[in-house]
Amino acid sequence: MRRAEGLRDQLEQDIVTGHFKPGERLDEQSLASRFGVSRTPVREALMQLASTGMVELQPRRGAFVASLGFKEIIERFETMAALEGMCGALAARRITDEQRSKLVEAHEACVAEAKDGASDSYYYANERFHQVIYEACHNAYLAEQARQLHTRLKPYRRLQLRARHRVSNSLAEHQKIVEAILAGDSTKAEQRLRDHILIQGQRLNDFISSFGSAKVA
Amino acid sequence: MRRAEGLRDQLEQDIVTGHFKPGERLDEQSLASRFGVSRTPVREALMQLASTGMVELQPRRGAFVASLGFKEIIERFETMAALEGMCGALAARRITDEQRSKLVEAHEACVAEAKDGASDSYYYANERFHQVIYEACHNAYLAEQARQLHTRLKPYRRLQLRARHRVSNSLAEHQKIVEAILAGDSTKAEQRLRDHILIQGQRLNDFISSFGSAKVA
DNA sequence: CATGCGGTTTTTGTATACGAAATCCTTGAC
DNA sequence: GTCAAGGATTTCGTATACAAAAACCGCATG
Repeated sequence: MRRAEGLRDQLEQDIVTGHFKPGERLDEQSLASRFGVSRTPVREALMQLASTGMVELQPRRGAFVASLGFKEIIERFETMAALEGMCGALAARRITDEQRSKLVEAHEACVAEAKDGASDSYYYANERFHQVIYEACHNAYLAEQARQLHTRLKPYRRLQLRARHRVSNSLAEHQKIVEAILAGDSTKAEQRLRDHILIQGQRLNDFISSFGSAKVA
Repeated sequence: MRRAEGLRDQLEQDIVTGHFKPGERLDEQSLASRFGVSRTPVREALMQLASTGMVELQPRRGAFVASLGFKEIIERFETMAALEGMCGALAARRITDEQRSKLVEAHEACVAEAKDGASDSYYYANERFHQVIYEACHNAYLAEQARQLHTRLKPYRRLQLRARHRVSNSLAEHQKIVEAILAGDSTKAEQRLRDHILIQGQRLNDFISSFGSAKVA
């Protein structure tokens, strides 16, 4: 057997898609037989996922799909706001001509998807939009950190998109972000990108509160 | 044998203190016998260190002490500036009375150590100063991310402290940061803390340039 | 003298084995 | 009927074994 790397991605996918639910226990032996490998590579994959916060490892107890409480989710949105804000600030100063085109294209794709009303397809266009900004900041490490949090918060982002008028408001925010970056205004780009993320946390808060539960996705 | 957790910290210490030098290859078998354990816990420790960026794992090639080039170091300082800036902004709004006292104490300890002229002891006081701010931001996740980068950049921070007038300038920056946080001015706190970090990158740049080498510590 | 090739050796990645800790389940006492 | 104690069982953490890939080395060759 020669494939521990893929194991991690497979498990991550199963968690993000909800195949394994938050709080669920991940038995090493079960996963091993499920993937046709021994426990060793499974343990390695679990440890990697633990380092990204996807699973929680309790010593001598086992691995559990991390279920973030409301507080933990907000904390991550705040952290992401800091990272994305810096991405925006740097992107405004460093974006290349080619990336300018990509940014506009990605934004227009978001507008197009939003018209169709399907929040899922909007989500993917939105994801691409942020990826372009990550690239444009020309800081591979910062981009990677932002990307990781982005992935980790994926289930919660999708949730808040269903709040009333959230998509149209999100689009308006994107518009202002694009303008700031293209104008090379790093201060405005940072402020707007940061607020864009923090607002998502706020809307998620509203969304969760309206159902009276802190454990979601 | 029942101690894989400690292995990670021991290895980390050996890397930060320079016992294992950047670029050096870390043989699993050697480490195993060195610590009196088998390869399994060593591999787990190496993977954990890889997730924090302390070591680089090349598939089928082995583990190497990560040697950051100049570009990679600057990238991390920029990312850290984003995280610390957010820490400062949040701390200005959320710091408790007890933490206010701690902050002032930590700052005064820095002043005291700076008088003695020993940049090493100043470094530790400086470390504590930042730890207090991490706590005061009341965001455990953000604090942990900042702490990790802080540890990772430790060797480079120490280096730039030796630049001319760096310690006294650093102190002046701390003073302004404390004032902003105590005044509850999140905007100023963020700006000053961010600049404080970015300046470190700049000074490190100067320091490295004056020796004509991009690989340090 | 540099260089490419083949075999040997080292080292990683995975599988399996084993001891220890935690959980579960039975059983007995109150 | 409830609850606690003790052993059986499960599962984690580590050690060891083995297969495969890469590094190493000597030798021959241009």
